[in-house]
Amino acid sequence: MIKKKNIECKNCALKSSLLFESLNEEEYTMLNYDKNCQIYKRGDFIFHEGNHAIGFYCVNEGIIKLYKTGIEGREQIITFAKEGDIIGYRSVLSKESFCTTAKVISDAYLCFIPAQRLFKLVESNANFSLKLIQQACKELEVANKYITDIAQKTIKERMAEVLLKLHDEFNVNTEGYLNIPLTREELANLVGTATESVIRMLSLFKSGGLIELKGRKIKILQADELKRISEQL
Amino acid sequence: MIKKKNIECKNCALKSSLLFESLNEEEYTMLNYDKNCQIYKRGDFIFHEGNHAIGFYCVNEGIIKLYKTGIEGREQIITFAKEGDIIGYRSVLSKESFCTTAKVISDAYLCFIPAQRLFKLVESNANFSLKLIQQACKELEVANKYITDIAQKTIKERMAEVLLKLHDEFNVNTEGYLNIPLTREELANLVGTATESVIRMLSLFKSGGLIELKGRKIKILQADELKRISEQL
DNA sequence: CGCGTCTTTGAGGGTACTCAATCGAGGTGG
DNA sequence: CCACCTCGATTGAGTACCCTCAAAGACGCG
Repeated sequence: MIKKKNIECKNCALKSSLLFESLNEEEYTMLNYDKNCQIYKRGDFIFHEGNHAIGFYCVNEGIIKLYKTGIEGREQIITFAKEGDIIGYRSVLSKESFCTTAKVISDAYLCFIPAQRLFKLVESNANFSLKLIQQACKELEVANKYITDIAQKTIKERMAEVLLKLHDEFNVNTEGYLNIPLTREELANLVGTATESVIRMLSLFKSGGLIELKGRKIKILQADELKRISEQL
Repeated sequence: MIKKKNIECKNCALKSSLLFESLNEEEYTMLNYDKNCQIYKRGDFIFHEGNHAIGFYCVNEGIIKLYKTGIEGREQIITFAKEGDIIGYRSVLSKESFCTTAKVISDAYLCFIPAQRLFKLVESNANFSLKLIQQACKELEVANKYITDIAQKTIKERMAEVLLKLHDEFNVNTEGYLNIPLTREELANLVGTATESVIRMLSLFKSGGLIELKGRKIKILQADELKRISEQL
């Protein structure tokens, strides 16, 4: 984990997707003073489930996966975090240990902000609090949708949905491939199935002309058809 | 829905599980002034998924189920709310429509509080904001656990887990039966399976001496064994 | 007592999992 | 440069789990 010169929060292009935009001059200064930014490589851990949360992280660059470890060490990916997202804040605020593990998928640059600073911001800035609550509520809504999907949909439907979700969230590169490199196993841990099932579904979609595969790279060819499948029509 | 004389929030024994305890005299007065309390009967709806959220509810008495409606109208129960819980606040804060439907399981008494009041409290009382964020974060943690369970555990394991969870949350009456009346279908919608599968699991547990059944009433006889099953040991 | 609703049981089948073997790509060392 | 190794991806076979459908039984209510 290499350390890198901190970017001024005030000048950060992201401002964490507008979460921090309501901060005043002094709050920016303090946030900037307390933080600690680092470069992480694919495979690096940001934090581990069960560990004590002494602060949270703001993602400036890269992709992080957040997962829970279930039975026999099987990972269940809960969500991804990318530039502008903050992670670990929940565990800080609820004063409990991290309930997920955060691991780097694409090389990343993250700023660590100690717990105390977060509490102070909540205390001093009502607008910030509101944004934070709204963030948590949004995540909760997504989680509830996820629960319903996993409980009610087939693997095929969920696979189609996941591909579309990845497209929405990470878009495609110049060649048209999804901008997130996932192993088949990671896809399986996201959909909530076995690796082999993911492979079978992908090759089914491929043979149907819905997607194109090139190693780990996935190109969506017929989004409308995937959508139809994901909604079991 | 019968209207009932409002209880003074300040004198409410619950104070919503300490969420409102940080309010000052004036805030209590305003909260009290704005609210509107009603009695609801089993089967009544509190709010519907998709409807616009103009306020939230504080449960004074009774049990509410919160569910999402999935494919072909199948319900997925997300959680229950009981005395001291607040419901619908997420949709109010994220300014979106309700993402679940709330329906009464056991006759209830709820106080409705308009959205504006909630926003004002968040704005004026940092301590209240923090409590609210913590509440959302707790719920998020539970939801993430739920996702992992549904994705990785078998019906049998989840069934055992649900029974223990219900015991934790609602305890038992004087006869030792779980204090929540659920139909087999509701149990299925909670576990995320078919009604018939729930029945088979219950009768399996019964024949193994783990539980006792009397209509809808369930008595847990061997919690330790259920725990072992739920953890796939 | 009759009706409707909920519950229970059985049979059959499909989905998706596990296990095992093969294939392929990337990296390493001789 | 190529053999080798390892890890991930793929494919196939067999099977377990759990769903669906159908029918009968139990319970509560008017």
